Amino acid sequence: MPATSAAPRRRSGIPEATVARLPVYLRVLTALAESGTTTVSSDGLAAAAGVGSAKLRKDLSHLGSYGTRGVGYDVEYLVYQISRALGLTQHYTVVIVGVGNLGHALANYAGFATRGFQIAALIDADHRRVGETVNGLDIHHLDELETLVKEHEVSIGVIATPATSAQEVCDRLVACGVTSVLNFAPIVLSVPDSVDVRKVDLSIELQILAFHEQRKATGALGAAGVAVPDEVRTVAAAAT
Amino acid sequence: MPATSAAPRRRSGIPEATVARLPVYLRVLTALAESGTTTVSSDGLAAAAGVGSAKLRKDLSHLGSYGTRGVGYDVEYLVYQISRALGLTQHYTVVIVGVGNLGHALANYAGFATRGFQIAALIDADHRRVGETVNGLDIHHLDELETLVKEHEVSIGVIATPATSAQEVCDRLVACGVTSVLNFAPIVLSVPDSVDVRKVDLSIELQILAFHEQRKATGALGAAGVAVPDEVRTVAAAAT
DNA sequence: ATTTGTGAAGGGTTTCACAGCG
DNA sequence: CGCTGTGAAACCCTTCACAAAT
Repeated sequence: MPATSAAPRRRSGIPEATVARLPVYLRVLTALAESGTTTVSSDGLAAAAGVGSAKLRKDLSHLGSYGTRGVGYDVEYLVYQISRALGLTQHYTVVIVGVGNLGHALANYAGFATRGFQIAALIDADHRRVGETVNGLDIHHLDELETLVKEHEVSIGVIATPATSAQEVCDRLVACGVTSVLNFAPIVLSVPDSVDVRKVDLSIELQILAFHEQRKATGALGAAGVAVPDEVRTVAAAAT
Repeated sequence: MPATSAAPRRRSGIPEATVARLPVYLRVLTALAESGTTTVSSDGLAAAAGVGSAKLRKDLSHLGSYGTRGVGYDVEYLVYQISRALGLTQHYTVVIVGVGNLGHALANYAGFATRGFQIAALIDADHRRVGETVNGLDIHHLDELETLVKEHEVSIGVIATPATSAQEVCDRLVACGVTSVLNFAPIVLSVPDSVDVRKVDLSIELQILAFHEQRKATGALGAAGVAVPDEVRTVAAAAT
């Protein structure tokens, strides 16, 4: 439907919410491809991805018209188109800073390599760990951070340090040109607007779950005063 | 120091987006309290939490009117109110299934205990790990999952297994009454509507960052013509 | 007959800007 | 005067429902 008769004009106007779901579709599609499926309908793909089919179609429509009416989507072709939309046709170099348990888990995670993310280096502040090898990767000392980032043209920094060092590490990453940061430390990082930060925060997720647990619990005990978070405890206690 | 004389009548209509931010405010407020700050304005708190002050005020307004005009918020009181809204005044029991590197990291994470989340058990499928201790917690075998969940009245299950076992573990958790699941395995879990699932997915986060990296790159370098997706190249070439 | 792609409607979230209160 | 709390406007996202395509 572009006004121009020529190319589809896919200017990057993909909504954030859609971008966040594309990796899920990609994963499901990859699994389908491996199981030998060549074609999938929006209903089928949506079910496997855990979203509604209308939403899925809307999402895909932002990339272009890659389905066939009456048939569905070609799995392999969709994989390619989503990969391209996400920028996965290029590859990205990553450093992981902080090689504790979490850092180890990340270094061993296969999902890095399988989507064009290459771990350039593991970095830790503890001299005793320097020289160790995790998953075939050498651990370097924090002093070398700047050198390593520039040498390998790192574009994504993963912070898996304790909260106390996270901001400093982040500052150093940003100072030597890293423009995307994935933060596992439980702290709000401050960065210039030009830098993207995403956070993964166990504690926050648990607290969100707690909120919903609470709602279920208060709703569940049925008969009288339903779902009042405040003084329900009094009522509940009295009822016991 | 309740402001109003009567009960504020907080109907549980807190928007999801707000719920997701409350834990961040809580963390910042806790840090402020520890540093001796007793009062904070919406501007100050918003800056520390990395959001706009209007958004912060809207968020807090959903809990009630706990600020003082012309002054700001009492740090300690706000901590309490947010904790209560999130349901953190009760405490929750958690099992962690899968004690690999990630499971170890989770078991060692201090953030569990500090907000009323108690780890009831670590569970692994590998008999060789059973009997080991991590952070003072015994590792039990997967066979005991149902027993442990019921015995400790577990309400939140954390899945840190490989993707291949995640759905099965999830089914078993749900079957014995767990109603909230935090999933670290790179797979879409299917559960009944009554169960809440939140996922933490490294690979997805990286891909979202990749998308934005790509956008920055294509915008930034004009002439060099490196790594430009598709027909943008035509435009770039024409512009040169 | 089946399934996509999409206007239009509906809901939710953010931002604005200011009234209201301390 | 300063800062909160909030209607109203703007924006974004989801859902609906159907025309268009094969």
